[in-house]
Amino acid sequence: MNWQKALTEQGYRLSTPRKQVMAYLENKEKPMTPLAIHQGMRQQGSNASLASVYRNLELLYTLGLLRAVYDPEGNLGYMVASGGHYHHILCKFCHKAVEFSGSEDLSMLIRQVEKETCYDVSGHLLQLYGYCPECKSKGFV
Amino acid sequence: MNWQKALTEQGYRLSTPRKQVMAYLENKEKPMTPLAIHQGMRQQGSNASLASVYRNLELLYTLGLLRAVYDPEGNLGYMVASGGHYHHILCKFCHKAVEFSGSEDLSMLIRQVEKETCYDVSGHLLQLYGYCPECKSKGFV
DNA sequence: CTCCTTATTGAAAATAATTCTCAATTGGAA
DNA sequence: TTCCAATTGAGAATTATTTTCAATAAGGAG
Repeated sequence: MNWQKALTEQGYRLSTPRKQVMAYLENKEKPMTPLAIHQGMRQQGSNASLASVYRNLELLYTLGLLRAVYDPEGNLGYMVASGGHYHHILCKFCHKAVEFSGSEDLSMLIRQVEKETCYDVSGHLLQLYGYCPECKSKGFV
Repeated sequence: MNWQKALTEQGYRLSTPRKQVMAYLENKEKPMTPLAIHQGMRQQGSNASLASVYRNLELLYTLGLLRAVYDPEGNLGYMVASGGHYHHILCKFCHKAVEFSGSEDLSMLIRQVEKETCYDVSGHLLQLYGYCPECKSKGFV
């Protein structure tokens, strides 16, 4: 319930569609596309417009309250930004995603690449794909 | 000129649009979107259709002759797959991209994440963003 | 070199995804 | 309450991608 504070403190209103988007994503464990979010909200009784869903996803993402996650097919979805971790590992079978730590280890790689390429590195996109414990134990993979 | 062999050996024809797509990408140092590729080819006298560009990008990517690269805004582009390296570092200013090695270092991170999350990791998406030597020396950044 | 088969193409329509417009609504400060 | 600006819904507009299908052309056989 911290995102409400973040929004109001920056002068944004707690409009109904805005709250519904966050509420909808809060108990999802897989990245959701704008369309899927809209449909899901509708099923829960919302009458928010698709345009409003897009608008709020953009805002919430810009404010760092949501994270963008690509599924194995390259489709962009959103998840709530829970921890300080920016990276996700995503199940190829059920698409369930969890954040992981370990940016420290990336920094070694980054320093090496900076030396190798003469670029200054200031950001990165990293996602891992694999199979989650549940799908493994159920024999799906 | 190795991609021609790869295509024919797998039973694909060396059609004019197909060759033009590869030729067009071969001397580009930034990832190009399908639309940009089509426009660029037109300027070089090609009359390939946009649909054909899409079709061939998909094929060439599937065969591993092209790599998919996301620019800092998340737009998908393509580059020729030059080495055995699958990752790119991309300049935020001029979008110039180069491949880098160092998957070895990722494997350490991957093992750690597997232990932490109980996922089996079987693939990953990694791109670095920053500023290239040229843009730095020209004072653009 | 010419013929034949079939992969591939161009053009246009169809579909899908995203953004924009604008009058109507509503959150929240006064 | 009242009021004003932020935000919305609805639908049009734009943009990106895929599909359809008759026409073309690549490349093997003769």
